[in-house]
Amino acid sequence: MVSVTQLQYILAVEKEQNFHRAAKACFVTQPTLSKMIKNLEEDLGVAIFDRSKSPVAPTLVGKSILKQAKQALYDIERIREIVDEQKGEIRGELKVGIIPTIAPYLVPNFLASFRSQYPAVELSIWELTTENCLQALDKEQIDLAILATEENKQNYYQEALYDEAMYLYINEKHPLAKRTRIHIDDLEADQMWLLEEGHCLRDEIIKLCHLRRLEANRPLGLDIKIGNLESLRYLVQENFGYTLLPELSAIRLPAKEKKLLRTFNKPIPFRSVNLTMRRRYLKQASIQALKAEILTNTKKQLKL
Amino acid sequence: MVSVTQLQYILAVEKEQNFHRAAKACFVTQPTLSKMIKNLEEDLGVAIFDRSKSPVAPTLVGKSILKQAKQALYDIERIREIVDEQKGEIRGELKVGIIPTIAPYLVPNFLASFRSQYPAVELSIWELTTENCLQALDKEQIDLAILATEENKQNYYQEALYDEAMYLYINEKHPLAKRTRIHIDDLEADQMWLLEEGHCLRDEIIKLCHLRRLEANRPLGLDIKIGNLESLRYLVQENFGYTLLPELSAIRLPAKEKKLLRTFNKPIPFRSVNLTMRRRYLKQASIQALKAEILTNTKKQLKL
DNA sequence: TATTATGATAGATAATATCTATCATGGGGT
DNA sequence: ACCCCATGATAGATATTATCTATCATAATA
Repeated sequence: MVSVTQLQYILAVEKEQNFHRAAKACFVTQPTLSKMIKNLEEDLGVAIFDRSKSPVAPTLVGKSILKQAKQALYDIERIREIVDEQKGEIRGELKVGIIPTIAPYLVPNFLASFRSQYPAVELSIWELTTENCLQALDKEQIDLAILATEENKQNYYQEALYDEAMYLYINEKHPLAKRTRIHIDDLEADQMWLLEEGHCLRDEIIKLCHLRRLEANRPLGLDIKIGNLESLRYLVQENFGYTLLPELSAIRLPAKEKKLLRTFNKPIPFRSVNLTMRRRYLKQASIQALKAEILTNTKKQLKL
Repeated sequence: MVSVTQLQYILAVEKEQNFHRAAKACFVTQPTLSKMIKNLEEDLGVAIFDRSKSPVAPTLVGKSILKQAKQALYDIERIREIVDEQKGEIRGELKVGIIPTIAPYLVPNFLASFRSQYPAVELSIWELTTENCLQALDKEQIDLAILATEENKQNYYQEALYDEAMYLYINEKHPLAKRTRIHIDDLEADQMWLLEEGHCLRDEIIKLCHLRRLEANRPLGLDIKIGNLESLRYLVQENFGYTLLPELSAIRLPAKEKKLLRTFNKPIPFRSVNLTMRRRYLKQASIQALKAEILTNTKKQLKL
C-alpha cells in the first residue's frame, strides 16, 4: 500500500537530488529511505527515479507521480489545518518574502501588533526581489510574498492589498522643483535615478513615465547600481535630478526631506501591492490574519 | 503522523456508521480500528466521531476532516492510476449504472466488443433509475452512470454521448396512425401511455408533449405501473393509444412491430444521453475507453 | 432484570520501518 | 592506470507499531 512516508521520501529525493541528503532531511538513514522508495516502486511496478543519472533524476512517470504525491501530501497537511481553524487557533510557521522597496516601510506597520496578537505564529520575513520571492514560493521556502507586480494567474494566487501613490523626490535646485503643477509626462529619462535591474519599482517607473529602457540606464551619464531607496535619495540630493518614491516610503521621511517631495497632478501615478501565494496554499488562517493586520495599520496612512 | 490507514478507517466508520461493521469492511478487528482512530484523534487533538450518538455520527470538525480525507485518499489512488495510464494498461473494476430505458438497447452494442478489447477491465452493469444512479455514484457504489438527464454541474461531471430521436409507437387502429405527417403537438395526454414515476423517459415525454403532470397519470382511465418499454408496447397494442419510443429501442423492433412506428415532422423530438461521473473521478482511462466503444458502435445506428 | 449491541482497554503477537555494517559501481583527479 | 570518493544497494539485527485475542463498561431493549 502507498504510505504517507513513502511519498515524503520520494519528494525529499526530488528536492535534494540525492538519497543521502534526502535521508538526512527526513531524519532517517539512507538505507531506510532507499528501501522505502524501492518498496513503493515495486508496489507500483515502475521506477520513479533513474539512479544511473547523476544527480538522480525522476523518470517520466516519476515526474507525474511526484506531482500527484505533492497534491496528496498537501491534502493530508490540510487536515491539520482544518482542525486548527476549527479550534480557532492561529499558529505555526509563516515565512514571508517582501520586496526591498516595500519591506522597510511596511514591516514596522504590522510586525509588533501582529506578534502580540498572534503569539503562536512564528513569523519570519525575508527581503527578496520579486524574482527570488517567486522562486522561494515554488521551492516552498516561503508561504507568502508581498509584491507589486501581477503574476501569472495559472501558477500563483494573488489578493490585492493596497494601492500607493508615487511621489516625485527632486533635488531642490532642479527647475521642476519650483513648478506648482507637475505631470508625470513632464519627467525626462536623463534626469531620473532608478534602482538597479531586478527591482520591480525600476520597471514600474519606466512604464509609468513611458521611458525607453535604454534611456533609463545612465542618467546624467552615470552608471551606478543602487539597491535601496535610501541611497537613491542621497543621489538625488547630491547629484541633481529626481526619482519617484512610493507613498509608504515618502510618509516616513523627516520633515527636511519631505520638502523635496512633490505630488503629481491627476492622473496620480500609483502602484498596486498584493499578496502572492502558491495556487494550493496552506496556512490560510495565518495569512488572512496577517492581511487584516497590514490593512488596518496601513490603509489609514494612504491617500488612495 | 496522519497515516493512510487512519484515513481509510475513519471513512469506513462514516460509511458504516458502526465501528464493528467498519472494521469488518477494512478486514481488521474492531479494537484495531478503534485504536487507530483514537490515535488519529489524539494526534489531531479533536474528536472525529461522537460515540455517544447512536448510530455514531461525525462531529462538526469530523465532517470537515472526513471530506478532506476523501480528497487525500483520492489523490493517493490517483497515483496508481497515473502509473497504469503510463503503462498503457486499461484495467480494474468498472461499475456502471444505466437507466432502464437505455440499458437493454445500448448494452448489447458495446458489451462483447468492449470485453474482448479490454479483458483486464472487470465490467459490471446495474440497471438503475436516474435517482438510484446518482445515489450510487455518491456512495461510490458505481463509477459511472449513463443517464438521459442534465444534472447539477456542481456535484457531477457529465460528458455527452449521443442524441436519439423519439418515435411514435401507435396502435394501428388509432386515427393518427393513418396520417402521413404527425407533429409532436398533435399528441394528447389521454392517449399517451407512460412509464411509472421515477423513469426519466416519462418526465421527458411529458416535457416534450407539453402535457401537464396530472393529465399524464391516467390515460384511458387506467392506472398501471409499468417499468419497461416492452410492457408499454403491449399496452399500446392491446389498448389503443400510443407512446413514444427512443430510437435505440425502436431500431431493434421486429419488422411486424416496426409498422406501428411513426416518425415526427420537424422539429423531431429527441433526448440526449450522457455519461455522468463524480466530480473527482478515477478510472478515467477505462471510462474513456468505454465511451469510445459506445460511440463507434452506436452512432452509426442513429439518425441524428 | 437479563440481554444485546456497541465501543474501549490490556497484553501478546506479527508485521514492518529503521538501524548498523558492508558492498558494488562509476566517475574524477593525479 | 590507479586510487579515491560519492553514491546507492543489500543483509541482518532491532525497535516500533499495527493487529490480534480476550475481556470489560455502558446504554438501549426485551
